[in-house]
Amino acid sequence: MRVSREQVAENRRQILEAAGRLFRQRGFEAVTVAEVMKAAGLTHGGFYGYFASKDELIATTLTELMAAPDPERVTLEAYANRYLTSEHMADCAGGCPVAALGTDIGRQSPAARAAMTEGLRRQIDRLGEGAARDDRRAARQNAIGSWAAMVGAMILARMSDDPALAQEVLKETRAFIEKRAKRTPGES
Amino acid sequence: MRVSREQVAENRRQILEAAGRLFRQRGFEAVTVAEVMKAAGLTHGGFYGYFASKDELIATTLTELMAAPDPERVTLEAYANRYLTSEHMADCAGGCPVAALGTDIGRQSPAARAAMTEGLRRQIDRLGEGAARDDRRAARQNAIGSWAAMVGAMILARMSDDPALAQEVLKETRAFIEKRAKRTPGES
DNA sequence: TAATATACATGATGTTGATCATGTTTATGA
DNA sequence: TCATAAACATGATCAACATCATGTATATTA
Repeated sequence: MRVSREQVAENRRQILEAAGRLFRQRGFEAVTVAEVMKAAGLTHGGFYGYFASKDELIATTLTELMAAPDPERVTLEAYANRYLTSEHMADCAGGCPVAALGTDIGRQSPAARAAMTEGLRRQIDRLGEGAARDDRRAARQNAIGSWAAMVGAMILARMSDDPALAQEVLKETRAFIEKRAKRTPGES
Repeated sequence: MRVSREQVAENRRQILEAAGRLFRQRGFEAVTVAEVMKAAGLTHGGFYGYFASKDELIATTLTELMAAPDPERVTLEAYANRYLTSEHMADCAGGCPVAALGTDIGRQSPAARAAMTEGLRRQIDRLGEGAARDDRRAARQNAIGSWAAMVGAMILARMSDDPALAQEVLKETRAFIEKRAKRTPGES
């Protein structure tokens, strides 16, 4: 039951997409290789034709997830306002990989960590881009602090079993970042 | 081979401490009941005399970890400066439970989430305490935003396989928070 | 001190899940 | 068109683990 070249590429895409969603939803350990394959419309047997191990699947999935670049150049505040929403909070499977899996990354393979580190670098650069040429340093600091706040806020909000508290965290962190970004220039 | 009443209490303490360290170090799923018991100086068999299940151990451990209150009243900046350090970054097993396990909490039992939510509430209150009576709202916002930034920064730093980048994240987030806190009064 | 119940060690059990082995079908290249 | 090898389905294997069952020694208490 061989399959066409394009079908293979498509299958690989499906596997990685399914893995991306399942891992973000339920975590690396809780998701089964067989489950991923089923979600991709295949059976477990074929898996090792695509990846050497579950670890390799994890690393490849993370690389894929972190690669997707937002091409549009947005301001920090605009980005934060899209990030810190109820929709994003509800959509763990389709949302930010760091907010979904962050605390597990340190326990994964070197390849997985490398993918995330690369993504972190890119994200800091991107978020710092909007700034004037003369305060690059402040812009980078804003990018880092704001990105940390976004990630932390989403994790805290998702942790909470009280929706009101979760909303408060998102909203106040939004305001925190916005205020902060306005006063970028000239700080010690 | 019965054991004295105090020994039982001591054993329970040891189990919870071992669990707290192991979970933070390696995550909930990767840690084995037998491992926890061994680290507590016992064998796996006795476990179910203390807890009904691994899930119950997780919930109880988190409750315990989140209960520990810093009695000292510190400023936000002081707290952040203790939190965002290389030492804390290296000491995952003994450090902040949110930074170690945050993204896994949403996948745990209701009891576990409740414990974390309670801890989050307490933490926000504590960090907001230092403020003057007249800008409670701003103080609370600062507490939330800063706490989110701390948690996020620690997670990002631990994620990175590049020590320099990790240090930068810690340092810049420290500065980001400090800046913010200095100019609290009179905001929209 | 004797009787009892308890805490724990040792040793199952049953399931789950990663990974491998094999056979069948069919795209591909000659 | 044919031979070949790739993809994948089905069906092992093998180990890890949560949880349970049982026996034993000893703290407790009457």
